[in-house]
Parts: sequence; structure tokens; C-alpha cells
Amino acid sequence: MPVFLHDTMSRELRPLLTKPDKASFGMYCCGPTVYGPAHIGNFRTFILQDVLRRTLEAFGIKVKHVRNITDVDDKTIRGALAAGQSLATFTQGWTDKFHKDCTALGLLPPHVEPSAVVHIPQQVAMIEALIKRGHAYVAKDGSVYFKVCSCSDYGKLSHLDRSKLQTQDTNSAGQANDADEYDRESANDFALWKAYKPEDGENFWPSPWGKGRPGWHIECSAMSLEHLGATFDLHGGGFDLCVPHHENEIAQTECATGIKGFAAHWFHSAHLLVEGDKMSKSKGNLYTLEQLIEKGFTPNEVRYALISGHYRTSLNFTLHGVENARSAIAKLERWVDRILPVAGFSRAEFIAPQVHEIQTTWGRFAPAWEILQNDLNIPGCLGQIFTVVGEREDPTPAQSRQDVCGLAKLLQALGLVLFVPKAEAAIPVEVVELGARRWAAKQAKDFAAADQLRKDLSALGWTMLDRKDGYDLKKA
RNA sequence: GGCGCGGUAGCCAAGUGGUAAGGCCGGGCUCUGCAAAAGCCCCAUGCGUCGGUUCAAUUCCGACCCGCGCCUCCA
Repeated sequence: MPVFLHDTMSRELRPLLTKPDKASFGMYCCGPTVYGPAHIGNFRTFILQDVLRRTLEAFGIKVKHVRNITDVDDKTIRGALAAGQSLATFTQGWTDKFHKDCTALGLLPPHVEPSAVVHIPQQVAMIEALIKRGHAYVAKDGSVYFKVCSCSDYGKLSHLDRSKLQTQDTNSAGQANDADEYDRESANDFALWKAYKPEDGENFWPSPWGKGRPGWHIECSAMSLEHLGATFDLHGGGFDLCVPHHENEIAQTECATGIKGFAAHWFHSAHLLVEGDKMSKSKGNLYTLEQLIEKGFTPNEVRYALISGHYRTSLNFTLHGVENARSAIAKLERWVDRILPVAGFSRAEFIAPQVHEIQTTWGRFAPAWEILQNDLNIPGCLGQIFTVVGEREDPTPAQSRQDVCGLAKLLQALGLVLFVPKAEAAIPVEVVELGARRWAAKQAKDFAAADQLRKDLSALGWTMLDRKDGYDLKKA
């Protein structure tokens, strides 16, 4: 059974397979706009795409994953000017930060990560093709707009009825949404090329229509065409990108190339709620990975929390949820630690990729793998993993070897890592000393003194966990 | 107005035409000088409401109630 995934356009579950004439499965994902730190909502989408890619690879499909960097648009230009930096310097800084977060979260680097700025010639060529074919027009100020009414099937992704396309009189900022003001023929038309304005500073590029910069939507069309061709296998992004971004991408590419069938499959992930609220800067609930690390969570725990809901259902991200993730991971680690000696594997072997190649079996985790392949049901898969973990009877060595291999492969598909060494806080000298004295008192059966020393330790914010043969000191 | 999503235990969250996975929390037990950790056990006769279809519905159909998203920059 192949991997099945819900497709936004056809609204049905469809198999994901490489075309017979293609060497790999082409997957394009709309990447970040690098004008600030990406927040966990952005990362939920990228992590889900990463799990999809890993799942396809675990299934044996060779994937070509393309995810762009949007490094020219209103926000990046505004940000660079405000920071007094060149656009390139400004966006490189945020790109580096993005890459650092991605690595921490266990995201595999895409095979190609195109920059919009680097692909401006391709965008200009595409706009020229659109004008030539009668799908775009040049406005008085030198801007170029896409003529939506020239594209008969515009809106097919989200099943918009073009005759009922309604553009509101005002936008969310309360400003008039008036076609005349923008020199557009229709308020539905969108910019392919934006003529230079003084507030753009030094950020402009030459074009047949004068200096200016590309519109946002054309960037993705040009980059996907360049790296995956006029048609490819899957296009992903957040649900909010459906309209208008992805509708526009379809229209641009299909009208420019004359080839229908832009992306064969559309993968959209639902948005995140934070503590029950929509995420927004004004509510102060817009977490970045860095903020969560400051709160003491690991990126691995954040990743677990972000994938613990189905991708088509909005997930309520809470701090409590990350704590749940931490407990769940710890439970998994304990189980693996218990079964590893039975299977004859070490922790290092469990984490090392060669273990995954030893056997092709999934052991008792085969059902979990089946569930994951059915519409990327990660919560269902995790539930099944814990069902196995909770089984009463201990497996035989042979069985546990298969289980270990199966679980290792499954965790690799989910991108979750066990036994991540945690940076333990340094233990102050006085705490070490108090601990030693309490242990001595306990050995001497002077329990009154031992209890007092425990109290002293907790007053300093430390707890002492006794084992048979010693003790651990932990920050409370 | 158009398109779409959801309502399952204290919280989070799967799933199925045949009587509710899993995680967290909570409770009990074992262990333990104490405390913790760990292990074991328990924890929804119920899946928004009301009808319908059915031998059987939380699962299908209809109506309704509630919450939400998009149509406007946004993962």
C-alpha cells in the first residue's frame, strides 16, 4: 500500500507515487519570508512537510524537495531600510537564523532552496510570456498585472466560482480596495511586477517595463518552474496560502507555459492556535523557538508537540502541551532503554542509521507505520506506538530486535530523536556538599539530620533523588 | 453572500456500522526510613442536540445549536 494523502483540489485521499518517467518525486513548499524570526506556526507547516518527506523516503520514494526563501517583498524591504542594512545583508541574517532553528527542530535541509532575488530573470521571462499570451498587461506606472478574467479556470484549487468572485470594498486594515487607485483593470487582478517607488530605496531591478521588483506570487511560480518543471508532484503550504497565493501560482504557471496540471497534489496544513487563541503579535502569544528554549523546552519536545495533532485540524499549542510531549518522550526513552539490552543493541546503535537497515521488518510497530501512511495520521501513529509500549508481555530477544528496528525507523520518519543530551545546570558547590552530607547521614541512619538536609537543599531550589547505590541532585 | 472546518473524558487527541486508541493530569497498589523515581492497576454505558435509516450509529442521512477559518498581507 502506497502512502495516501488528502489532496486539497480534488478533496480526496490519493496515493503518492513517483511518475514512471520521473527519477524523483517533486515537492515544492512555500518557504519563509526572511524579515524576522519564524514562529512556531510557520514551523508547524515546515515540520509537517518534513514528516511527509521522511515518510515518503521511508516508503522508498526518492524525493526532490524544493523550499524557497522569500527575500524580496514589502516586509523584507521595509525591514532592511529600518535596520539600515542592504536587503542582502538583512535577509541573510534572518535566513541564517531560520536555518539554525530548522536544524534544531530536526528538519532535513531541502535539496534545493532557491532565493527569489536570484531568480528575478526567470520571473521577468515568465511575466513577458504572460503578456505575450494576453494574460497580463502593463499599467501606466510600469507595474504589470495578471488579468484574472483571462484565465477561465481561475480559482479551481479552492473551487471559487469566478462569476461570484467578490472583492470586498475595504481590506483588513480598513483601506479602500479600489481598483483605480492601483491602476488595475479589476480589483481581482494581482501584481506581477511592481514599479519602483521612492520608499523602495536602492532595492530595484531592471525590466522591460522599467525598474521595479517582482510581485510575491510570481516568485514561487518561477522558482518551481526552474527547479521542478511546468508540472510536478506535490505543492505544500499553510492553509491560508490557498487563496490567493496558490490560486495565483496555478494561473501564472499554467498561463505562461500553456501546460495544465501545475501541481498534481496539494498539501495544506491547518493553522495553530496558541493557548486557545489565534496567534498574533498583539496578544503576545507568538512564540518563537528561541522563546520556548528559554522556557526550558528542547526543540525535540517542541517538534513532538507540534505534530501531536492531525495536519488538517487546527492544533491548540499550549505550554502544557509541550510538557505533555516531554513526559511522552521520557516514557518512550524508558521503554527503549529497557528493551535495548534484550535486543542486544546499544543506544548509539539505536540512533545510528545503520540499525535501520539491518532488517526490513517493522516488528510490532507495523500497524503504527500503516497508520502513518494513511493521510499522515501522526497522532494515530503515536497512539499505536504507545499501545505497543504498554503491552504487558516482554518480547523475546528476536522479537525485540525487530521492534527496535521498527521503532527506530518510525522515529526517523517522524523526525523525533531519543536520548538527546540535555544541558544540565552546573551544581553549586554548597549543594554538592549538602548532598554528600545528607547521603552520609542517611547511611548512618541519622534520619532527622537527613530530613533537615533535604529541607536545606529544597530551600536552595534543589531536590535529591535517592537510588539504591547513590543519588542524583536535580534543580527543582 | 461564497467556500470550508470542527464539537469525543479534567486537559490534549485518534478512530470505527457492532458497542470508545493513546498521551498528560488524577486516584490506588508495589517498592521505599522519608521524599522522589520506577513498575503495575484504575479512570467516558459515553462521542454537541433532536429526529431518520439499520438487527445494530459516536460512526450513514436530515435538521438544529455552538465554536472557528478563509474570501484582505499571513505557514
